[in-house]
Amino acid sequence: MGTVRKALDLLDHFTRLRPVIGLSELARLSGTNKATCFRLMSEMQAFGLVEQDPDSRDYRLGPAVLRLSALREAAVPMRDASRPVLDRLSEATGESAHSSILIGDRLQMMDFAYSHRHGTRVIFDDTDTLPFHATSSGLAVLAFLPEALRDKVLSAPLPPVTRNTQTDASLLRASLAEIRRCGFAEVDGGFETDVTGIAVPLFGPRGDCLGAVAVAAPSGRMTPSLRSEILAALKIAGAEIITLWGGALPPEIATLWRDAA
Amino acid sequence: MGTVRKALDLLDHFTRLRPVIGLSELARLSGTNKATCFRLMSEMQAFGLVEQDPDSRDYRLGPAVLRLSALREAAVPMRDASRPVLDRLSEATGESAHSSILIGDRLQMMDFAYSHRHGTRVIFDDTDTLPFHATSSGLAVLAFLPEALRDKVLSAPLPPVTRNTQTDASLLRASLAEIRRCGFAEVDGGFETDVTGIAVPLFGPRGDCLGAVAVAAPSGRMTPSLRSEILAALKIAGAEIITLWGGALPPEIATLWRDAA
DNA sequence: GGTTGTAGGTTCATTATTTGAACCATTGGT
DNA sequence: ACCAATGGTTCAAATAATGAACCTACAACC
Repeated sequence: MGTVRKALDLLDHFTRLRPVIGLSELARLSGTNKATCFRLMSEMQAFGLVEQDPDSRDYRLGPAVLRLSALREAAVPMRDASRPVLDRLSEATGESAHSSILIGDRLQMMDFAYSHRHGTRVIFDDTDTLPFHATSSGLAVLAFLPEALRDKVLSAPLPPVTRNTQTDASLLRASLAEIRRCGFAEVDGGFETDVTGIAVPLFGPRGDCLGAVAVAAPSGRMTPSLRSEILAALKIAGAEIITLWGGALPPEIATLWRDAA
Repeated sequence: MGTVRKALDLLDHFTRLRPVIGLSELARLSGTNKATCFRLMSEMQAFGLVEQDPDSRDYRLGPAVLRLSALREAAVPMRDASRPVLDRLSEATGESAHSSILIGDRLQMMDFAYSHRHGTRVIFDDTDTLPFHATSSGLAVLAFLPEALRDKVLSAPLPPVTRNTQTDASLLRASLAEIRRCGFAEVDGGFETDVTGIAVPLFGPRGDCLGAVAVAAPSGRMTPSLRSEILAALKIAGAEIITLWGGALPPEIATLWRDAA
């Protein structure tokens, strides 16, 4: 494997739950030699991609990522563009909304918005990766991914997240076919118990699936009327975000969304 | 030079004015071989640090930088922590405020806030690097940097930005000594004509200078009374941000700021 | 319609960098 | 005083990076 990729992969060990990592620990976590790990981190440190706590000498992500993200948003305003749509979506439905994007072969939470209508609401963590098989966003994206990538995801282990997580690949394939038929995905309690998520896929300029936008509500509140309300709002929000991203809604999806609305 | 650093340095060619770059152009800009450039970009692309426009095949920064910056802010909330302080600072002074951080040996604009009091205001671009010798923030930071780094900056070329930019290293050294004496920096028209900036340095946990916070106003509005108003507000804002960052204000600076207020 | 110049991408022998076991120097707990 | 960690360093051996030349595709231009 290339050295650059090896270095960047070290960054994946920094998570919200483990934001700082010492040299030895990082070498252990990543399975790299301590000397190698040190050299790679030193190079990334010189660029500012990581930095060291001056006292503990532990590593953490560096200030350069802020600079890069400002530049990325200036060039391709995905997060900033979708934020107001998310705000309106959560406002309209009274529930929590969030968007996610595909990075390589992982689905990453990008942004979220909460409504103040209810005392209870679903809370998100924007730094976590969403498992494809356990979330409505994951299924919505998976359904419209190229065959090869879908097979790759479905042939990998599908660990259960809750007691309700669907882990049977062939049943998942059936769900995906259904999602392609109706243009949205719904998962009840697959990621968190008593939380129902409904998601629609988002598409890029060439009709390729880039991510999803979803609404999550406590399952107890999910009446048929709320459900159809959420669906209608989601399809509008989805179309808006796709437009803002310069994307193209595939004709068959456009038909599905129009007919149901 | 290490391969990782070489790859990361390619990212520096993406700016707000040149957000997308083709392979050949990037190879030319960076002075790397086209094959090398391609391989490095491919590795970064696999991580999501850069991506290609599906049509033009041009490269641009990728979605992974968003994920990383969300993680960084979750671990070390610098931008999010300073934002409300900046808002109050621009509100209190009626002028534009901004913060910047040191990344390696460069000073990077981090965030900014505008006031609505006046019809004209100074506008910032949060993706650009601030030249040390031409900006108040730059001088404020430079004055409190370790000797070695200061010498490195001052011995490098000091290109004029405007007709008023100070480019004489020994005169700059005199200014820096004065800044260390009074605890703040002021530059009139060194970065943009008819814009006066006033800045105070920001310090980290061990009293090391991490960046600066500054207020910029049209020179025409800069009366003695506004100037002292800005200074007072800046010292308060500086102290607040330093506290939020878990930093320690060096005793001599604390004295300077207290006495002048 | 061919010519020219450019683009993105690939190849493969040469070359230089990366690698990792063993090694220091410090630190903190017992 | 000791032991077991830590972050960091060394240097011969192994591996990955390198770059000139090449390929294909496309657009501009006589």
